[in-house]
Amino acid sequence: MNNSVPTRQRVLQAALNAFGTDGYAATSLDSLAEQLGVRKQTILYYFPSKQALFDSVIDSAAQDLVELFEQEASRGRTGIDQVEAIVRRIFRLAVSRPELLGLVREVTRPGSITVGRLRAHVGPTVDRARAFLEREMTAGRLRRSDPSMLLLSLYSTVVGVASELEVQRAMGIGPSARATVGRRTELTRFVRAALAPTDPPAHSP
Amino acid sequence: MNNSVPTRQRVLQAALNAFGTDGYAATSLDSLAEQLGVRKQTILYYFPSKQALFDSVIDSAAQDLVELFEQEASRGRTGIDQVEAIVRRIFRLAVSRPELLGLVREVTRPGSITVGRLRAHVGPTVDRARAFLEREMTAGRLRRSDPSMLLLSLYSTVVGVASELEVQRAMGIGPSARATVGRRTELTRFVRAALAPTDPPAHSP
DNA sequence: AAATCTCTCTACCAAATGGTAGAGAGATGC
DNA sequence: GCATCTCTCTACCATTTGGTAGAGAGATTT
Repeated sequence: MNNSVPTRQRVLQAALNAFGTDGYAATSLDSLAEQLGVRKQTILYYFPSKQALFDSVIDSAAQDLVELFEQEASRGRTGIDQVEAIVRRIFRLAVSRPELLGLVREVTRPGSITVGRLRAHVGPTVDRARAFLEREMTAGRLRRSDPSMLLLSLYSTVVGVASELEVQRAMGIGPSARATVGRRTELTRFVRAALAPTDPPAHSP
Repeated sequence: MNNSVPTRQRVLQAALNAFGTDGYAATSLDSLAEQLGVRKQTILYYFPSKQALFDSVIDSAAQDLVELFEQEASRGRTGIDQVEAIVRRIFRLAVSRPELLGLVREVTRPGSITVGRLRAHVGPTVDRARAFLEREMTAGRLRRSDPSMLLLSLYSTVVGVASELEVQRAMGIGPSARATVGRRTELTRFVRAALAPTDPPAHSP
């Protein structure tokens, strides 16, 4: 009966899925347990309360996100190329693990009491991203603007386009793989246009 | 004891607020009733069930959104000016009625069963927006690209920047009025850059 | 005056929810 | 052999939830 994956991890995984898809309030420990083929008390053995489970899910998800981001950011790319690489990475993420972005969306809901926890994890990475934008602007490789605001615009655009499946349907964009690629291509163009320095100073075909 | 505003409307208003802020699952009829200084059964008198109330809230909100959009779109503006006017309008909305955008966010959550209802309302308006983009591209007033995808990018960017308060805090952007204006200014620049047709209409370097 | 309609209330209820208490079973250490 | 530790279970419980049934009060109609 013992699965190779430890129960604790399976609980975390299932909880991430449920919280990220349906939200905290709409997820019950019972449904989670049933889905895992286990009793609710087994969950409560590993996590003392639903809130504690949620916190752990946030910790785990934030760790994944930061890791992924830092990895993609530590290859010495510059300017729009670096931005585009991250856009690509987020798209892959939105396809392979949509719950992750869903969880971010859930946690960042206005009035959330758990944002602080996420912020504590991703704060340094956000700072790093902002510093990057600033540096690249100074170097003339990105259009000059307020780095914080630009970061916000980028975040909204990329995460939205990557994960707003229902909005996409409303706009007549199917969920097919081809459409996904198209979305990414179009978004890349959108971002490039928004970021390109007005004064094309150097290399360009 | 009779307020000048009819109870039914007060319920709708409070429900929009609660659903848009805390979400459907996290909102209980009891809390809603308490907030209104009324018993839960009074709510159930006007709306036969919680789901029915939610549906009505969606209808009402969608109507407001469409009205607002159509109004802003029927002034014969063209190109980026028209887009910018709408961006401004959405920003005003995010300040004056943040629950409205919150509700959209709630309804468009992946796995939502109520998206269809919203889509039925806003569908024609979306079509109209897409047609506008297409027309303006053909006229050379907007950079050519896929209208659906562009619409999605615009939606994500504008709604995100306008309403992602917690993300903004994480990125070091305060909630002050000055910051709001700054956000809008920066966003306008971002959108303009992304939409502007490449300067030489015929040949590129 | 009687009847009807509109609106809000009290009184309940069955189901679901998060959580407590503690038993049982297998493995591990002494 | 015995005690301890780890893990999952059964048995409950108090509270909250959406919802039903129907009474009461004021206004309107007949």
